[in-house]
Amino acid sequence: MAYWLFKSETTTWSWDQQVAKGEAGEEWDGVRNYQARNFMREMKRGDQGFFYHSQKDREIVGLVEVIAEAHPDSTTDDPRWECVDIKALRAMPKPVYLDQIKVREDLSDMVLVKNSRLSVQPVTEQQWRIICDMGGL
DNA sequence: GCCAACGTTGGC
DNA sequence: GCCAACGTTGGC
Repeated sequence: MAYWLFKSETTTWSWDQQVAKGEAGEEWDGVRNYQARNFMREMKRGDQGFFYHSQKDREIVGLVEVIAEAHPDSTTDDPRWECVDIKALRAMPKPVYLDQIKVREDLSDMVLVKNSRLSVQPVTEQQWRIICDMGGL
């Protein structure tokens, strides 16, 4: 199983909105970046990911699961863009802030730190474990 | 609100 | 196919 990180601005799509979708989940649509799209194409059903709030909050707030693999993005007719569906699994008992991540030597290779603009990104199993631990899981 | 970093677009 | 110009993202 692979691990990922999904980034969203609270005002566009928040964790609360994701949770409200329940088991049905929701498309991770609106991505218009090739790198991010390519990562979504690699995702398999059952993969897990972090849900990160960018801009104002800058924190990992919860865990999500991929429930549908890449398919056309319903918000555009442009066949280039695809997306996956994800559902909320659980909230982090303690949110993990970007500040906490940035000071850690063992997380300095995270894409979140090195390429902050990429909205969908891979997370290594080691990074996943460390952050789950920091979040009280 | 600013600006650095990055990605995309389009003229040549 | 290069690269300047431009737009967007997101941390600060």
